[in-house]
Amino acid sequence: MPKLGMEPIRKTALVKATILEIGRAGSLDVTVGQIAKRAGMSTALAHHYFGGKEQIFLAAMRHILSLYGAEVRGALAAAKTPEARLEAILLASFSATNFRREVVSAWLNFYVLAQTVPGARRLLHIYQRRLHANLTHALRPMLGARAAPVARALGALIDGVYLREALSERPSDGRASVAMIQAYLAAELNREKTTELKGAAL
Amino acid sequence: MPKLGMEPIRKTALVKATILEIGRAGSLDVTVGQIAKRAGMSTALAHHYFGGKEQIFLAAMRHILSLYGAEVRGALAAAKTPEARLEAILLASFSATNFRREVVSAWLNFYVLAQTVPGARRLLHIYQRRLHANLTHALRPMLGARAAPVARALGALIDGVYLREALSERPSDGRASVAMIQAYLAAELNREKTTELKGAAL
DNA sequence: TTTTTTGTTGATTGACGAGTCAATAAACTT
DNA sequence: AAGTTTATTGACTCGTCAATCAACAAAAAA
Repeated sequence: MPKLGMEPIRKTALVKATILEIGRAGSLDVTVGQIAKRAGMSTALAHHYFGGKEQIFLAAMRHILSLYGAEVRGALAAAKTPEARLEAILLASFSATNFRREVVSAWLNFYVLAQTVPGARRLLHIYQRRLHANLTHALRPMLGARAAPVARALGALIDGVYLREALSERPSDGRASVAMIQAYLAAELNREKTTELKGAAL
Repeated sequence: MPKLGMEPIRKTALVKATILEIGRAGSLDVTVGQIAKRAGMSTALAHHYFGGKEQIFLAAMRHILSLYGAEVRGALAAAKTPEARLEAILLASFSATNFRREVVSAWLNFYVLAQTVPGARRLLHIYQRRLHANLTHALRPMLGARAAPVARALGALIDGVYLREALSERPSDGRASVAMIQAYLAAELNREKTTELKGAAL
């Protein structure tokens, strides 16, 4: 019963199934058979469309990344002030989506993959650069030249907080994480004011 | 030629070989055969002493953790002021040791393992709690009651910076990381002063 | 209508790997 | 000396899995 134009349908089905299976296994120890079964087709077809396991994983990584990117863009679109922009990035980064089992698993395993698979490493750097650009853009009006270094620290802080939250025994929703990071930012902003105050005090 | 008392020798040889193999593979996709071969024995012996692959991995994780713990304790012993204590923790956390291929691989894969293997998760939480305790202890004299929340953020920041540094294309030595984190701390300490200044300004 | 392209799978290949076991041997105990 | 514990391995079992292939079916092109 071959209907034509199946390729994109099959491919997205495989990508989604891959992410779900990675979540179920908690690792990349997932067989093409399991993926294909969940996607409702034979293993041969999975190989037909993707050519191999690694390419399926890379496609899954791209998918996760593009989901996150869309979430950030969506939140960012509605934000007008720099503060709102920052909050939008944080809320998108710590949304419930990103704490779903499969998504956490995908991210952790992508870090592992990024060590050895050049394609995976490239994707990870794309994510990091995009985050850095978004943060710098939001911080510039508040911090001027100091925006870039603060954005670098902030990016690392986001990753670190996510890592801990994702692996904590009782994961709270992301609000506590967002608040914690905003507190850090408050300290950084405070610096500017301190300089002014010191000037006024003299 | 069975000399007695081989058990501890064989076990540590296996643990070290495991870590090296994980570094070589970049993942836990490592066979007992490879580990045993590198450790200079048969696979049967590896199974004899550890009972299974998972227990070998857990022993390796324990080993990495104890190495890190020793490094921190060593650095901490020589530190007398709170500031020195903090710097000791940072220097130990970003020492060259922790950026060796095998060590990075081990950490990344242990994060993955911690999702599904209870023993691994427990070990990870031991690490996190110990780090938090060390940080809180060092921060208390400077920050008083605010030591705990700042220590939580600082712990996450350390993990996040390590993650990025470990996966960056040209890894610098840890000095830049340490400096970045100290800058964050400076902002936090600044807060206290700001409060005082504000009081004085009124 | 023949041919080509696209979709699809069951069956197979070829390889690898975790864990077990029986057997061998040295050292220690009684 | 006989028996027990510890060390050690080669060979084997049983299972899995990625990748390939031949073959079938339907739609589109010629």
